[in-house]
Amino acid sequence: MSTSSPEIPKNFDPNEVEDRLYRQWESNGYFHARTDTGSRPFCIVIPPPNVTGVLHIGHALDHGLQDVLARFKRMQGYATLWLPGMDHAGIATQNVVERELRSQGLSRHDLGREKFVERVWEWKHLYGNRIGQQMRRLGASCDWSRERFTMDEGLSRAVRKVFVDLYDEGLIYRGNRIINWCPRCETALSDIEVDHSEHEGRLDRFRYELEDGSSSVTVATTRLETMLGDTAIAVHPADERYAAIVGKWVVHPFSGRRLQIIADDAVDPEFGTGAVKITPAHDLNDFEMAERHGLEKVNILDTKAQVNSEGGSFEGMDRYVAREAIAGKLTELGLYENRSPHSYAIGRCSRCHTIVEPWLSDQWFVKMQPLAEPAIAAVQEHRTRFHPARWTNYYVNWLQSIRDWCISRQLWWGHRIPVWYCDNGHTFACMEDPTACPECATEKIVQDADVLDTWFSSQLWPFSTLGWPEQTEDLKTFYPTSVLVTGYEIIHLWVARMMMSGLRFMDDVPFEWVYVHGIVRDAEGRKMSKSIGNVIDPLELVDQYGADALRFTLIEHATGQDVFLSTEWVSGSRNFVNKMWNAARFALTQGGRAQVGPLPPRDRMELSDRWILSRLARAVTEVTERLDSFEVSVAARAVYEFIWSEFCDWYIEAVKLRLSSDDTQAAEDARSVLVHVLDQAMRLAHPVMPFVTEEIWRMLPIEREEPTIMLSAWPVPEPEWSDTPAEEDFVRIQQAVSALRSFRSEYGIDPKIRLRPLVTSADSDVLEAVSRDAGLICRLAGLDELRAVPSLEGDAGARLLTGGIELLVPLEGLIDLGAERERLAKLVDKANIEIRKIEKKLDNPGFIGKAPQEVVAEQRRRLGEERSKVDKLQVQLEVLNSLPGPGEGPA
RNA sequence: GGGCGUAUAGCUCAGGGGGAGAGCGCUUCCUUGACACGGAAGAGGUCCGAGGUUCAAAUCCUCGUACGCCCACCA
Repeated sequence: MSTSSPEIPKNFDPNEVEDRLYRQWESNGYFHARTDTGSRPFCIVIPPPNVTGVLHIGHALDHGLQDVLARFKRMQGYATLWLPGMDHAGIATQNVVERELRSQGLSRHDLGREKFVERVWEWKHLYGNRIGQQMRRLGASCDWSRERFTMDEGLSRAVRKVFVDLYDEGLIYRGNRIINWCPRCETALSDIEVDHSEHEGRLDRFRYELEDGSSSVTVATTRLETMLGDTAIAVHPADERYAAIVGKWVVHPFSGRRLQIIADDAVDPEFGTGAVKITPAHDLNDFEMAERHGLEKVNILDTKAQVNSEGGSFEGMDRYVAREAIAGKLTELGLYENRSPHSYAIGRCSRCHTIVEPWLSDQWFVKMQPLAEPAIAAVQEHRTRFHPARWTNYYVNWLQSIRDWCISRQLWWGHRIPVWYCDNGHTFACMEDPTACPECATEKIVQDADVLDTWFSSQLWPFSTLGWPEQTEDLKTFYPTSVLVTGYEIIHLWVARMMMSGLRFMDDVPFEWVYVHGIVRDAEGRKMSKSIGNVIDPLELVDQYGADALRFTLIEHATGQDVFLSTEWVSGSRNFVNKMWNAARFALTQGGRAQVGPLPPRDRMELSDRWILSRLARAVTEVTERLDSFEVSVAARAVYEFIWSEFCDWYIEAVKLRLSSDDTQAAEDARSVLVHVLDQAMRLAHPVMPFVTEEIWRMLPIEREEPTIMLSAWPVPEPEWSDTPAEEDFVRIQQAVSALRSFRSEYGIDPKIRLRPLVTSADSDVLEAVSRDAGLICRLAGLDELRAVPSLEGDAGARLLTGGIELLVPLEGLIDLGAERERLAKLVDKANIEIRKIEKKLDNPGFIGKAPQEVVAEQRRRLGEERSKVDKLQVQLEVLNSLPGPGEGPA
């Protein structure tokens, strides 16, 4: 047997291993999902990252979780598909390419629509696959042969069909309404593309004079410039202050327009002056009021939020320049009254953070309520379930208060709206590009210039990626998908919409489960952002610690709460990876490379073998159950506990003795158990740490049914592995060893001094078991010998009590008697506290009567144990007290 | 204005109706043949507060406090 094996390095080197293994996995087609095996399907579609994006730490968590589930189910024999892909990300991508153009002094208008879109495609082909390459570095087991992009031909067909169907049904309509307008991107935005934040602004007050000159009315506004588009003044119907002037008219000081004073319940008499200026083209409330009262809607801003010709002398000014100019002009006219600080929420474009303007324009909308109702019902009927369940309410509440969705965008990059207008005023939507109007046959037709909101295509992702509207094998096999894994921030943006479209077009929910995870933040709990400069690059962590270490760290902390990532954790995980590596190195260098046979029969097994197999059975059950219920962090910890605290700390130490035994059968049996457990442990750890487990697994001297651990069978415990008596016996050994080590440490006894304690137990079976494994205790606790005796006579030794056994360590002048007395007295105190606690419980008749019998029995057992501990300790104290003082200790 | 989450060891966090846990940090010891990215032994918690349910509450319920997050068209 070789004593060292130079070809296995002491430290695991992830950089050497990861790339090599991943390429093998990919080129051997291990990620490829088959539809012809008859196995049960398991499918996850990736939340498609933006094509402009680079992998950030949030992706690492999201993808890590998906990969854990995919690898787990694949090993369990499911036909597993993890489908990757990317989103064309309309505004974001267009912005990136426009920025690039600008650096060359060009705008998209210089190129024209067609050339610009070509340019974006070029960009996509050049840079669009960065995330795919980065995902490979993390070990993502995606089926790259099925990679999809929302602008692919097939997915575009799906988008078109959905639009046309909804249009024909009347669920898509065109309307002149208030939408959120980004003056920088020059496009409409949906409500959820607007981020709201508190803004320290001001409230301006000014006066409108009544037409008849009799009096005036003062209004308050945070957006003074909108007064250019005022078409009425509103007050509350019950407001006494204004009752006399309701129905009268004021005159606009700049345009001369007449504005009527109207009464409407929507006015809050408590706010400002109780009189509101009404600007229907620039405020949603005002718009609705205008609809009720038939008011004129005057749009005063252009697409860049500059004042248009409706603004008279203010034309051409930016909205904020106009605000000050108007304040000045009103002051000149003596109409301006005052201003006060006022904080309120403003909306910003979620892409470029420009303040959005509520703006009246012609846009396309989807009527949401008829789609939302089935989506609510599906979740209430548990056809789709959320984990954790609390997100159910969030989802339902959002859908219940949903408003129509503005889907048109004034962009060039995206799915063009498949609607045409003819010269004779007809409008139609169709699947194939038309050459003439279907109603009047004129060939003078023009397509709508706008494109669709990016989310219009992403909402179809669970079925468009599987081939819909074609009835493909993939679609039949994998829809509905099994789990959608995502952060909670896009439940409303994306999950709800997929539910609605899936139910409408596939007549079934898109996924059985929605597994919602938290956001990765920095160690202080702040969101990572480029402006704070606290962004952690996952690939730097991979370079430094390895992909397995990063994955383990993120999975271990994926408890449903946000993850406050500290890089120190990653180095801890790296240590764990290395620990596994060295456990394997031990098995191979100390055990040899010859193939092991099957597990030895139980009667040839030692206690430690039966113990580790029993613990393995528990670990397998625990990890499997936890993964099945999405408690991935608990599963990861269970793997960690088993491998480090049980297999490495105890089993490897226990087996060393036998591995080098002269008894070749015993040595071979030990090696067999060692390698088998290692094999199973690697499989358990593989979903979380794919690289190191594969590398180790391939080195193991075992018979393999598959060339890769990826496709090896997920562990299922053999019934005979479970062995409670072995666990109980082994716990006693652990306790004895710990007690002896603790004793030695407490007294600072040199590790080189070999102790020779005596051991006994009131239970003869226990004593027999202990003496059978005395050799193991000696090795682990550094003893010369451990002699089993029927009872411990009152010797001048230190008495250690653990579980069911008693140890007596002869003092032999090693320790201070006074110190030993103190130690024992402390133990007595501690035991007495426990005794009182347990007695109190047992004295309670309610406890005896109502608590389960096992619980009562357990308390009685513990009481007995503590009492006998006190008895024995007191006997020992008396012995010590009867001895001569320090310096006169026994020879 | 609504809704949600979290309060457990110095720090970061798991767990969870019946003996308080991990990692990191700290103290002491150990270069013992897998591993110093390691081993051993320790110190360190009225499990936020107050009520309630229960034989039993750190755990379940209610209220409160603190912090955090999300949603929202108050001019």
